[in-house]
Amino acid sequence: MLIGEYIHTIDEKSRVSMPAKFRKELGKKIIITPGLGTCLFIFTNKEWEKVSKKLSDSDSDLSFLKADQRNFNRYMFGRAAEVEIDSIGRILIPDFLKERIGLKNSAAIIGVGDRVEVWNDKTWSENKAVVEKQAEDLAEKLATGAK
Amino acid sequence: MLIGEYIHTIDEKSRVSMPAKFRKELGKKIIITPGLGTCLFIFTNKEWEKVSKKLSDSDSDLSFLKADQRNFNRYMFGRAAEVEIDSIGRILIPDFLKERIGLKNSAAIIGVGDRVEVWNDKTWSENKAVVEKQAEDLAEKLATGAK
DNA sequence: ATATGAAGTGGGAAAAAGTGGGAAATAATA
DNA sequence: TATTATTTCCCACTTTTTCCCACTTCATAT
Repeated sequence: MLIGEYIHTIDEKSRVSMPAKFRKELGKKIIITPGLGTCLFIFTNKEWEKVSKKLSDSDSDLSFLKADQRNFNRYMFGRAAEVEIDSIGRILIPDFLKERIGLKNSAAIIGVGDRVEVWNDKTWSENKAVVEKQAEDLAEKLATGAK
Repeated sequence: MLIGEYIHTIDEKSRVSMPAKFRKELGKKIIITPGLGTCLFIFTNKEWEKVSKKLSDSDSDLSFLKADQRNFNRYMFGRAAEVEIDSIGRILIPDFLKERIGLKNSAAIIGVGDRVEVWNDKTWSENKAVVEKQAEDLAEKLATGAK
């Protein structure tokens, strides 16, 4: 399971280390796509097969209009890239994806169960603060609602 | 059953001893996560499987399509870590989790039945006083059937 | 009191992870 | 084709993490 948060440098050649703890599960080749929200998604090959099958299945339970689905698929498929992890665990993120989330020198790499997310480190810490607060509210709700 | 309260040092290498009484039940690898409120949760692998299944199982297999779910998963998975208990019973708490609850030199480690909680020792002693007062009332409420 | 063992703490050395950069290989351009 | 730029591969440095050993404290037993 892919979990945890890592802040890694993006060097002048655009290389980023995948956290060592992720490497075994990720394998040699990964799929990197624009994500939802201000981040990128990285899937293992296996996970990507599942995801892409689901997305392209027009009979799926996704409540998309056909046109919406086409556009969504263009978004997810058209801008996805298969990327190889080099011998010491680094990948290259395509420029058009880096641009999308404003990646420059430093990235937050997040394990979210069955996928990895890549964030601009600053955006990540901001988002973290927001979600932290939401979680507290949720806890509060649960606590008061339970009584 | 994990019970009891222990105050342990966090050394310069971020190591903390798990109470000896917890070790057998915890096993070799544990999952440490941001809890709710001002503490961290430690789960056994077995417990975590239950918890994580609940978290990631949504109505759709594509849980990432829902913004709320995305954020919650980011919170619970992205800020969790699988950590190994070393040969003499110590663990390493990731910096991003220490930061979250302001852990520095000393931690309160609390057994709470099927999980362990980690507190900033000061926060713990403050809360303890409050909770102690509330405990009686709470017991009363629980006994009278309110959930 | 002294010995014994278990638990917690500290620190040095080896290994691993992350980062940077040069040179070869490939592609692009003139 | 020659030249330049880009990508890939490999090596090296630095920092962090891991592993192992040792010291201390506390409780129990002799």
